[in-house]
Amino acid sequence: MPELPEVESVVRSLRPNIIGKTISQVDVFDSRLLENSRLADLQVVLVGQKFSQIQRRGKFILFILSNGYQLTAHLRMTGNYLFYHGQQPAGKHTRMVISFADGGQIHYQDMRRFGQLSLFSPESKIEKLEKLGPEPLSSDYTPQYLKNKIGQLKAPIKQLLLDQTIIAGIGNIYASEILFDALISPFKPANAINPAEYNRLVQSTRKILEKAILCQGSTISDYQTPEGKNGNFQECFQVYGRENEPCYKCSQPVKRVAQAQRSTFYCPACQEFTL
DNA sequence: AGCGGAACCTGTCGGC
DNA sequence: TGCCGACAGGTTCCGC
Repeated sequence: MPELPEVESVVRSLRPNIIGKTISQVDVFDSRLLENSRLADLQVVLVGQKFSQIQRRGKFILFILSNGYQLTAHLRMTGNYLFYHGQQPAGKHTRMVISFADGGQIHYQDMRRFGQLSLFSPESKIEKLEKLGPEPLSSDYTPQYLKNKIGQLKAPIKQLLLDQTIIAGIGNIYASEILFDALISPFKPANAINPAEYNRLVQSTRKILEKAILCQGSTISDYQTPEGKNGNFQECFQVYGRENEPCYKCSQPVKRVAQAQRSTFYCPACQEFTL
């Protein structure tokens, strides 16, 4: 489910519902969720406090507490946070429930159990956040930055777009969509990308991600916003999931190939591989 | 340094 | 109907 637009949608939707509310109870049903703490510690830190801020960094959700502690949450493949105004029974895949004094609840559900939650004290250095590259929608993400960062590398551009230390937040769906929009072959080595292409890559990244956020992300199978609504950006996919269907630009069939063990969708004609 | 492959889990879908 | 393999929005680790 979760690339930058989906995580951003979760954060925006949770924010007005939980900021400033007092946490009354924390229940965890799968200890694998907790990466660096035990349930008892989590309860001691959270209960009686409030969430003062919720932010996104890359694909991480940052819950900031009124006592200065921080939770970092990663949804991995199937994690999701749902908000309920009242009590709700835990479902089959519910791994954690946070209850508020006013009766509301957050349910974290995660079918595949890959998602993680970490607890950090106020002074902690959070290395996994510090390793992340710039936000693609920030002014730090420029053609010049990209060229400096990857212009010497010969790895295919598709793989580099998925590297969170280069750019934070792009995943498998949006990498294919961005490269199609930029008319760049997913196989092109970064060191063969010319200045005009770096410009297009940055423009297309912003365009696709901003549009996907407006659509509240993409729902393929299980992603929903915390209010239980589906995203809509899947209706705007140009290539992802469209193997053998006609390209919207040139009518040639869209192709799917495995790249670094992930599916890449592209139009061989519009994104011709040239050096 | 960098690459491919496996691992972590569970569910769904298509083919035989 | 049933079994089996492939595949799924992500990341990390291991060996070459």
